[in-house]
Amino acid sequence: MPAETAVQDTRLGKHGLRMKDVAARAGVSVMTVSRALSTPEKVSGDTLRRVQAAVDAVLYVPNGLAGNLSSRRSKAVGVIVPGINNSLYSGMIEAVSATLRAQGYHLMIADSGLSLENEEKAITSFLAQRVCGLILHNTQHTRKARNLISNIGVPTIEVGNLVERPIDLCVSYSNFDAAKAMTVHLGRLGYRRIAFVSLALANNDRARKRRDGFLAGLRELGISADSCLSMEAESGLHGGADAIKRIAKTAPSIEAVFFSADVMAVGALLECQRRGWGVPSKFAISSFDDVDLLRHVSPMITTLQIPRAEIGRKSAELLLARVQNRSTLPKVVDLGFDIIQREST
Amino acid sequence: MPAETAVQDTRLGKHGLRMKDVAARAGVSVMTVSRALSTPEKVSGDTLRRVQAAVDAVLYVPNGLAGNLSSRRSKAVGVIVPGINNSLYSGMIEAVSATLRAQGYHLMIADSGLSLENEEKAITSFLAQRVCGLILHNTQHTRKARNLISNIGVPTIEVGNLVERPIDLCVSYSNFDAAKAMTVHLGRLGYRRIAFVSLALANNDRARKRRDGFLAGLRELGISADSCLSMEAESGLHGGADAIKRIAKTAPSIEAVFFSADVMAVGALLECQRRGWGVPSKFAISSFDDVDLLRHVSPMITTLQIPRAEIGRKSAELLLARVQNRSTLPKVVDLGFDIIQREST
DNA sequence: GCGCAGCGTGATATCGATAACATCATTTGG
DNA sequence: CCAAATGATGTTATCGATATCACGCTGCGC
Repeated sequence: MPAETAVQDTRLGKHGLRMKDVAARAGVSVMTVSRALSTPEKVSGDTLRRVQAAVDAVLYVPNGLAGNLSSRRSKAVGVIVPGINNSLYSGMIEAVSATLRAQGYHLMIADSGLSLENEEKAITSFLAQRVCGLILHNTQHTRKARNLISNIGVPTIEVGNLVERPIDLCVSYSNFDAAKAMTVHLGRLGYRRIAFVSLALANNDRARKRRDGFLAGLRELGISADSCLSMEAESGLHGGADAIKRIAKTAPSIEAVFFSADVMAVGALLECQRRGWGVPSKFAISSFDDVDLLRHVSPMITTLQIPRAEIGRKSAELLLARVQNRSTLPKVVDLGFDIIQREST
Repeated sequence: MPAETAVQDTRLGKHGLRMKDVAARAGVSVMTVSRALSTPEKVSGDTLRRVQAAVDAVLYVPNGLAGNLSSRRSKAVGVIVPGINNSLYSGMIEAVSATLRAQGYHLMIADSGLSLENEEKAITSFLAQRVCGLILHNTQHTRKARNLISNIGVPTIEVGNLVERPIDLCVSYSNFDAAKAMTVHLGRLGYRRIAFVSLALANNDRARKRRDGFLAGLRELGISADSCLSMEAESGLHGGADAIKRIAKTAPSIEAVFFSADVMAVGALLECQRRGWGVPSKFAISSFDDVDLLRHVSPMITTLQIPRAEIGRKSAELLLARVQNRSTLPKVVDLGFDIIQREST
């Protein structure tokens, strides 16, 4: 039932207060106003009060563009994620946001949609805005993107995968180790015919690392990959449901299914219930990343817990430490993971 | 299993390429470079090529701070939401992000956590960065926040609730109408004893409008509020489960429960199943906002569909139209909603 | 009593781009 | 054929802050 109401005057007030005006009002020079706002301890108590009164009286908001240009510093951090509407990323972003805000920094966000070209454009745009640092939720980049970053030398945190030679710093868990650990976990529980379901591997090094970890896990268990299965599925509940149907049709001897991303495992579980298949009796199901939901279905789903918020917090902290040039910093931080054994396996 | 690897040299390259350098390299003046980058049609084909070659050769990235300061324009939009890690908001943000990116604008995000003081701080910080526009997912603000915005006259879209006198423009659906419509819908299905469950009403005008809509719905149905119930619950699956337990204990005669936010309805459904209570036979359940999940549980849950992405897209479009000073714009846009009747009611 | 450090303040240059106007060559048209 | 229009480029002032250095005043030591 859309409806629109017309309006005549689209004009609002206009800009215009400069530090000069505040200075005149307070009877001091602009430098004194500048100091009062950014380094109040360098201004005498009396002047400080007069300046603040003037600022409040006219609702003065300093021009950060001019300030940043002049000081050649900025307090903006650019974050690039493959998708904003995805709790894996948005959970990290929220933690980044909180950490930055606590230190007076701003957050700029871009959504790359898993495209390296979009990432490069976003990086360029952030560098043009002279962000003081970058957080990239991706560890693959175009050649030009890497060159831009290292040419300009902007502090950068790569997130989402442990990488051996980061552009600058890296904060993550190991997708390989995590997927391998879960595979071995399933093997130890007695499952031998294990299927691995992931998102599309193209342009997604995280997904590939997980697949590699799965294969390494099989090797460690002494299971031949022939008796197992590795497949791709679409994201979302739908993708999981679809995957389990395909498995039942083409490889009914599979005993356990390891969903390596997203909420696919829940979709699969719901599909099993719809069809009256027991979990874990017909198919054991395990997941990757501890979304709230996994704990609230019945049976509760075994999963890997990834410290999303911790990754966001640590990334932001490390970035700010780097920006503020604090002593020696770790180049790669591995925040680990945990396997949470529940009822579905 | 955290582990850290030390690094000695925290220094990377340093900044330093100015338009001047590119100009020298291309053998032209800085103005020509500036034109080549922002209005290429004003530069002859030959010079344009030389400038582009120089830009590419040194990976020059123009300083947007300086450009914005000089031109007194910027292409950054500030968005403030109550929480980033919440698909209601992140769905909207994603649409905003896509629309802005398509037109070459940037996105700055702040998380107010439903606190008006935080919102005010974020607004101040965005204004200091001289954003060209604001999108506020909230229609309540501190007095100072309103004053700042109207003093400076920055284009602003309020989202999340239809408001009669917006600061500038408003894009939303009506929480009141939506909650009322769902209440009436339940009444028409034959339910008379209806419970309304919402998030905390404090500092949340959307939640209050929904409660008011619920009460108005009851009046329209001719149902006395005494036979019904209005309560608050925590967010998340947990909150819904908790709410249904409280209702069963204190008001077992309730026939239908309308969860007015979040994924609470799913939590409630799962809790009912855990206890063997039939849905909708013991409790009918309806929800607000069509999250994917509602369609994938069994029984599928009746809900209100809010055009989140549409709201984001329209907000961004309208904001850009306003920024670019296009003719007459609607002051309030109501994007409506739909009731989706499914199995749970 | 003099020199000198330290503090609060102000004057001026500067950050790196764009706006506005100036310049020169080339068309255009009556 | 010359005035005026057009197009490509350069010159200079400016955006609104901060950096840097200079200045006057106070207090302290010797």
